[in-house]
Amino acid sequence: MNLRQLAAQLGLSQTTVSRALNGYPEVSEATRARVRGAAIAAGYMPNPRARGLATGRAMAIGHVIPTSTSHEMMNPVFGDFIAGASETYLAAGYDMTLTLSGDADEADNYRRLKAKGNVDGIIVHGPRIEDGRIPFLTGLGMPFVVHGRASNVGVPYSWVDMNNTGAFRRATDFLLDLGHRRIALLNGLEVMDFAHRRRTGYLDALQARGIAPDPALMRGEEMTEPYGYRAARAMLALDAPPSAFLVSSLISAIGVRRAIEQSGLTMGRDISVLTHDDDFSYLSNGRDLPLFTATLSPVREAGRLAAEMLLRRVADPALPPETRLLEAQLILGASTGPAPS
Amino acid sequence: MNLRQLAAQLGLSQTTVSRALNGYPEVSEATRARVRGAAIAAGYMPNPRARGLATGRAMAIGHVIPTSTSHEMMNPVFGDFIAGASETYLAAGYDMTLTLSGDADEADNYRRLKAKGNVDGIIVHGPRIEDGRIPFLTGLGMPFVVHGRASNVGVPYSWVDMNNTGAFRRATDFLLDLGHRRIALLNGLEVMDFAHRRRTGYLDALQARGIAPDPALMRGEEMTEPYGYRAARAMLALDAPPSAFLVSSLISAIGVRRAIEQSGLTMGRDISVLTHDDDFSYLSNGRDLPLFTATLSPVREAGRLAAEMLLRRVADPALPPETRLLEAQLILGASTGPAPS
DNA sequence: GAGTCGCCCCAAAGCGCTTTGGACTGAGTT
DNA sequence: AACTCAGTCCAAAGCGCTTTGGGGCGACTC
Repeated sequence: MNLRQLAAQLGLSQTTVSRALNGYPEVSEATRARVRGAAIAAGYMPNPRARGLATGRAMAIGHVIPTSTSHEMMNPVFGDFIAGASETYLAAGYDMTLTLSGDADEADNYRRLKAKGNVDGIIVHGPRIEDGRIPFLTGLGMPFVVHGRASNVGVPYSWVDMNNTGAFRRATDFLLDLGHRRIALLNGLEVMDFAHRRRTGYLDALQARGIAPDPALMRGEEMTEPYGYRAARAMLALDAPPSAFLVSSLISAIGVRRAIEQSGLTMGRDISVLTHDDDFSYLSNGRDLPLFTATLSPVREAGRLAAEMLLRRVADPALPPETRLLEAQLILGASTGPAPS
Repeated sequence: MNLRQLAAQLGLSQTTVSRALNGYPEVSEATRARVRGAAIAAGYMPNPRARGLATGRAMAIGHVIPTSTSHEMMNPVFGDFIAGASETYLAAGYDMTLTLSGDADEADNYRRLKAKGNVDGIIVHGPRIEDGRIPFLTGLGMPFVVHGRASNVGVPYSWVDMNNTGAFRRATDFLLDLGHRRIALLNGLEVMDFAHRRRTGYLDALQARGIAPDPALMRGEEMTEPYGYRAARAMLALDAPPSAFLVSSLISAIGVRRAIEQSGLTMGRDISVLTHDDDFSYLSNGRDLPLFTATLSPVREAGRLAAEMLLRRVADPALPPETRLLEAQLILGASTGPAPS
């Protein structure tokens, strides 16, 4: 069933039917009602390709996910982020298309997306420090919003991010207040901007108390469970082991915990662990009784906000860049305690 | 840059340029080379909407993900599955679109997808027992492949699944061979077909040894970490606690482990744990030294296979349904041992 | 009663591509 | 010399929609 058939069936022109359906004022409410009725009765849906051709709009948003920065890893943040974004798209009648990109052809991917023209805007995932994609996309002239930020990018751009520096400064302060002096940082890959910022927050807090950071206590890798395990295991075996771990992901924190317990120590008593928690739907830290003390920042919410922001920019590309900084909450759990003396 | 401009620039007709680019034999190889050269020089990409309008094909595959069967949970399997599928799509020039559906409007979602016509085929995620979507989609006449299966569906259909029944029968047998008699099953939601099959495998194995299943040792919920924790905790507090846990997901198994250790027991010695492992990229069970004994079935591989199968069906919708059953490997880890006497 | 103005509606021109149905060569056949 | 035929190319229709630029008509003004 297409427009022409529907129009014929109603004894109206295609123009009128189209206008009735799209809410134009040139059509009487009576006709509009009649048209609407017939449309749903016939199960009519306008063909989005034809509509897109005519309007120049695709009614779709593209998400480009680097298949992680180094390996074959699928970023676990991604699932919940798009779950949030998708609510927004659904309400606005937008579709969502996915492109996984294996790093190499990054810029090319975006160029192709633009040339094909089947998305109206792009969400950029996993920004790195000085991420070249951002000036590139600005030059491309396609609306985009970054989930996260990139440092040292000359141009202004739109982003939704959490306050990584602030959260990790506060988390480190919290551990320092508990008397910890040797605090390990198990960060994400530090080419990733969020990891870079977290490290900055951590270093700031140490410096403010005059504590020199120990390179042996700082790592930055992809935030898997095994990474947390191995790193913690190695650090606990040092001559001067840390008394606390600051971890960038709940997933890695689970590995840290495994290492701690395997060493015959008790988390929260012998060794403290404070982790960032992206609030994945399947990996709750416990609502009533959180296992880990954590900096909490729901990634799903970030997805919703980023999608809304992008849709605004698609509607009016001339809008000045918009930014949104989310503050993480510091949630008290059972994994932290005073430094043992 | 569009076809017309490119044709004008080359002094050829649109027809010829189109045919040259699409590999039709009616054009000389010399012209074809010239056209190709000009196209890439100009950065020309055919507009997929226009092409879709003309051909009736969308060159896109739709993935419909029920936002879990009950809650707001995003299925963690999904990320790695599409990472696998996306390789296939990329190579074939297909795009991937995502629709998260909140259960309620399931059928409607598919109908809309069909009516809009911007996908050529659909991957169905998270099939439930007697899933109504399957006969519905068969009726719709849109190619689809199910990731998983649905029991008691009258019609034949295409699927890629792992042998859930076999894997859990074997896993249960393995635990029985170690002398365990009270084996708990922490399953996924049992309206989900995969969970139903796993339970069948578990019950089969028990029955074969004449052991009556104990309802107090069987649960089926969404496979989060807290679920594993709470369920294990409750069961360990029973008068007759289990000596082994059979768990449907590594994520929940992590929770089980937490409960075991919190009870002052040692996993692998006092209590055995055997889990299914979907081989998420961020949650490795350890390659060299697996923590958990597990039935392993890479979900990424399943994604690739399902996508390939779907693309075949899109190319030739008359193809008889195709199915692919993957066997899980049983990986020995440190989490299992003989039943304590 | 002529002119003006809203209100409804329509015909037709695109949007950028593919594909049908030829047309025009020059070489090979008879 | 007329005919066929493969090899190249083209004009134009059509995919299903939106949107421009009117057109008709009753209700107001003056």
